[in-house]
Amino acid sequence: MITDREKLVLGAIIDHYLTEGDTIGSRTLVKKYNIKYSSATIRNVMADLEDFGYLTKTHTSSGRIPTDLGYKFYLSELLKIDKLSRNEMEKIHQIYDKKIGEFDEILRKTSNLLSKLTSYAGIVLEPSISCETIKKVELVHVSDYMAMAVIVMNDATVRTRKIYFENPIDEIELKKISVKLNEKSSKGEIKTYEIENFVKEKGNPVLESISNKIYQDMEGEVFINGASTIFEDKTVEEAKEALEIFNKRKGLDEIFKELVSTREHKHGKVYVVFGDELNIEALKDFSFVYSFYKNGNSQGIIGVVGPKRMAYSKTVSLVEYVTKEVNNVINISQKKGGRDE
Amino acid sequence: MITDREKLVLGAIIDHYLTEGDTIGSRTLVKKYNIKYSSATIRNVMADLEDFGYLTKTHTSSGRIPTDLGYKFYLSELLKIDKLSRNEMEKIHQIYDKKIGEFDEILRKTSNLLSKLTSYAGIVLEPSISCETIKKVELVHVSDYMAMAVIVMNDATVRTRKIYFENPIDEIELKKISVKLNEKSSKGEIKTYEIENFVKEKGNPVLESISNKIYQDMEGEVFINGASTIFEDKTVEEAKEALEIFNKRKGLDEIFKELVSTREHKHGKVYVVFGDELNIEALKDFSFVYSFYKNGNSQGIIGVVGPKRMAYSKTVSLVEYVTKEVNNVINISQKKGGRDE
DNA sequence: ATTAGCAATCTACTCTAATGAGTGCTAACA
DNA sequence: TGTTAGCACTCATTAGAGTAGATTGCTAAT
Repeated sequence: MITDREKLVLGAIIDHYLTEGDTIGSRTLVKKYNIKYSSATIRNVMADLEDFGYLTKTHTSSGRIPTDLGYKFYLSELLKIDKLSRNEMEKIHQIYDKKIGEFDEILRKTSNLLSKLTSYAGIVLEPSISCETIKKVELVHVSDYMAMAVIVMNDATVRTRKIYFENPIDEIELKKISVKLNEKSSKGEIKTYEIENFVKEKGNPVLESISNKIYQDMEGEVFINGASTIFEDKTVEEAKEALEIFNKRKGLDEIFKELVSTREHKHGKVYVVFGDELNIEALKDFSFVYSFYKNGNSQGIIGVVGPKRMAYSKTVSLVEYVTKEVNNVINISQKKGGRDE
Repeated sequence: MITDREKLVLGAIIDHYLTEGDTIGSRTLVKKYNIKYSSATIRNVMADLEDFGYLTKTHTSSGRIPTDLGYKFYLSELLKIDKLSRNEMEKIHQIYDKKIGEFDEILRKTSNLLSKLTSYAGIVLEPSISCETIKKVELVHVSDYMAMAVIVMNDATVRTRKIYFENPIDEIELKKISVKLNEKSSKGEIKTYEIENFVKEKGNPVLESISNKIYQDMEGEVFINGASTIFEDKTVEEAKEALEIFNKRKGLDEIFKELVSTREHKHGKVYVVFGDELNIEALKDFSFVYSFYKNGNSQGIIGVVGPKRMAYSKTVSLVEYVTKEVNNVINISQKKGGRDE
């Protein structure tokens, strides 16, 4: 389908583009990569690769850069993942070795770590808990018009929600509601999507509003670090638009949700997605490198967002290793935190 | 000290700089602002103003732009605050008229509103509660190694904190601790800074760690909107640095805290501070326009961050009016939410 | 006190020419 | 038949020169 020589040339061109961000011509390529053919031969190979749709030119007499297709081919066939040095692995490991147990602290740190290591934006999504089970819901009386709901999951994660009442509810009454809410869950476990029906059937408007509030917006937090690195060879205009998506509370969340629902994913694998594939104009020059971590029976996302022109071999290996570490650390703390289950 | 004619010229130059972002020379100034003197006269005035330190040039034969000193003078003496049109006021008012009661929702909306209205970054700081009193602290058992603390203030605001234990604590034991924690507060009110001592004296390591956790990091949330507008005539490098501060959880928080502690502030007034005055290199081209709102006996901050070259007359009046609205709306909801006190 | 006039200054823009990295094609070569 | 050398042509980038425009500071006139 594609000869070894073509692979060599494509790989070299992409390598050059990745590091220099520029086109490269046949002569320079031969010199830079010590290719044992003449520039004329390489020119022919290049022309072929262009016919395949793997390469393109910026103008008639420029060198070549990869197309998206060429990029994809590179990522799936040519990319050899960087082996992390023992030193690097050790460093990463140490970070996760120190503290155990604080789940969201781990996620925050991971996001930060990835950003530091890759110099791109590190992103960690707390598992969405739609497939989780609620252990209990406690309502804390704040005022007669407001309560704080503390929702405890079976895997010892927690969410809090503020709940506002139309009509005053005093502490005693709230206690009763709280008991009702937990009636079912204390018997066993309830799926979050069940709570809706479970509470609605009571026909109590207050319960109904509470269950709605609990049910809605159950998405986990998004930890972003180093978002400012997205400037990497972008114009101010481009960066501005992308930034708006990043800073919107739901921006990345929804993108990843979309990704998870429309593509097949396996655990332990690292995926690369180009912004183009997301159909969001502002993100077309970005690339997402991500993987999944498990927490109980739900999964979260660990990854980085950076320029399409990215040090993939390094980034992929880092995301892979960090994800592995996070999985380990969570499992350990899970065993500890969930001993009573 | 400074003649009317000089004021006129200084005002015109700053006006031009504010809108066009460029230098202006004597001849153009005379034409643009219909000044009844000749350009030669204006040149002399300009030279004088330059001696005062109010104006400067970018090169020998450029026009003039204001110096920081000139800017300051303008803001304190020359700026006439824009009167908002009835229409604008009405629009703002409507937003606060709709929903009442959800405190943090109000703040979030305000930040968003300011960003939209001014096209700069809107910033709202939840009141820091160091001067507040705690009404009660409820501990919700999540696992034997973790609890969620719900801290309720007298003014019906709430904070939550996750607390991790070294050694397992079961639900019953946690209940006891919770009761102990609230012993004092149920009798009356306790200042947050008192809780430290109050709990420490028991000599119970668990209580101690809890009180520490509650006490620490009691700063309110920071609501930022439209942070991407900080690109306004900045280079990518500058914007990148500034952005890092904006996105750091504590970045702006600390800046404002510093401001509040080192300057005198009155309620109802709008303040303008240049980034230069904060001694943070990355913010030197930014300007902070802010005011205070009251919530109970603590105060929060409402304002915008934008380029130094900013439409001050508009911005100041907007911040002023929005702050007034927020104060109103909070007071109303306070009465409602705090009826039981 | 104000203004007209003018040389000098500096930026910003346009135009041109030179440079160099490339391509594609053709003909020669092993 | 695959590979290479040679060559005409293309295009982006850069440097330099020249020009137009805006502005200042100064001097002399009003």
